[in-house]
Amino acid sequence: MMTEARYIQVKNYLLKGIREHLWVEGQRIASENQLVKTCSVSRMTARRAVKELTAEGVLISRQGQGTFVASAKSRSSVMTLRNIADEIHERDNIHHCKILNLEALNLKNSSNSLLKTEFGSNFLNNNEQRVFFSRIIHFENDQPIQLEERFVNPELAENYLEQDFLKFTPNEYLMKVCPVSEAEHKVEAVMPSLQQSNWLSITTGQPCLKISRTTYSDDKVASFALLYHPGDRFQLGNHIKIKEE
Amino acid sequence: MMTEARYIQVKNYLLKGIREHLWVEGQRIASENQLVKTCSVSRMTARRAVKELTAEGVLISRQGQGTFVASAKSRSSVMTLRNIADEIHERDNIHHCKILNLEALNLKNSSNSLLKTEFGSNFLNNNEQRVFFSRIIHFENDQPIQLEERFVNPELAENYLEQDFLKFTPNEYLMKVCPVSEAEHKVEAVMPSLQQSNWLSITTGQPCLKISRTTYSDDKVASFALLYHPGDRFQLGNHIKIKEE
DNA sequence: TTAATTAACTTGTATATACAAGTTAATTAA
DNA sequence: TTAATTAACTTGTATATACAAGTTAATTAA
Repeated sequence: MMTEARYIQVKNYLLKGIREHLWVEGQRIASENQLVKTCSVSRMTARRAVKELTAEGVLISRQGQGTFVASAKSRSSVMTLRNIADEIHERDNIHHCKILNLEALNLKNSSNSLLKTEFGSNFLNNNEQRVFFSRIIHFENDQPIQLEERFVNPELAENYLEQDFLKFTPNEYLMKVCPVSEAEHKVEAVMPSLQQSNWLSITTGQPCLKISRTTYSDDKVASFALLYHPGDRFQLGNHIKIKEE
Repeated sequence: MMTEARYIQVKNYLLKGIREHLWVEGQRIASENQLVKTCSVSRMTARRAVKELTAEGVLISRQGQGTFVASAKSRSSVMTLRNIADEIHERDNIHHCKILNLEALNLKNSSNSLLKTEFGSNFLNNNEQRVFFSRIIHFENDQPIQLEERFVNPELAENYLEQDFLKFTPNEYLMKVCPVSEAEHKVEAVMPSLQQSNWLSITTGQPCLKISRTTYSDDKVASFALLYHPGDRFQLGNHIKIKEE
């Protein structure tokens, strides 16, 4: 067996110490200079081990004070949200979509209060009264799998309405033209409206998994999307390695 | 204004280059030694900038070949899954729970095929025929918010049945006794059974958000949990900063 | 012509060193 | 006694240097 890199050895030394309660939650661990001595490595190597464990959420470093064992709750696991087209292709299935709407909405006339709170006063400048809107159904092998209702800030993607979304998804286009700096997600179980049931070919009584996603670019709302998925045909999911040892 | 650290300056130089299509998706960026020259920093500083951007999913490094701009899809966003008790406390509400079941199940006699595939032949050794089971309802201010059905590997948490889950949640206990190395999640929208509707006080016709979570410890299944939430009372969600610039 | 070697690159690991910047507790001066 | 200073720690940033290990293309030998 190959010997592990020394910074990995230091990481394992620290993880073992935490596992065996040598250091417990919230407590200060050995300082970098102490690790230099006990592990016989340079400070930069000890530091690398500590730094990677802080990146993994196991430790927390505070300048001037020391490095501490993070609380278990801050080690909570994460879940990746992916592009629907990528997901479908990864299952070796065929993705295509149908465009129901692609237009500019007038915010002044709009009765959609949700939309106003998302974009309204805070993010659009006063001259801009429009918001772009698209409604697309995504299919996996001819079965509808996602209804995508998307509102787009015209200031950040001025040519949105001219795009051909049969070639690439709105998500892919927006990733290109306005790099996302922040995102906000909400996942819910809801009952679809009659209209939505028809679009998604949902059996009566079946629920929907609804994902609401707001993306920000330069502190402005770039896009606000509502993604509906038939409950009996779609599941969010993934496998995550929490930390390597 | 304070001047930024030099490794931040190099990161910004790289991000700007990507934003302005100096380097596009999949293309090789300047090598570390080239960055040393153009940015007038040491290789370790250039390397730090590159390393942080690979950790953020913006770049991908390949030993011997170079560093490349990651594809937009691999920059997909993540979502944090949290402990229900922490979530409730953070909303300044009161969490309590009701224990419906806490027992050992015999796998031989069990008719639950799902359970067998989760734990069955692969993970439990041949002598162990039991699996621990708990069914708990979590309340937020006296309103049921989660039904937790959990199956636990007796080899990894032998004292599970003796714990007082009115004091801490099963999740908190398991985090302590067997550190999780990997986790697998599935999120679905489902209709609750009549029994589940009663337990969670769900209005007829309302769906459930169901989270299935399998955790691994040392390549063994530590726990398999089914978490049901009333659709009209619960939403998964969070706000995530994708990268700082 | 073909296969093996070599040279020139790339990123990865590791060390020694230096100083900046923040925190804490002991010491010193008013 | 109280306030200010200092010393001793901590993590954070930055450099120069060395060699390991992997990749690629040019060179060399069969």
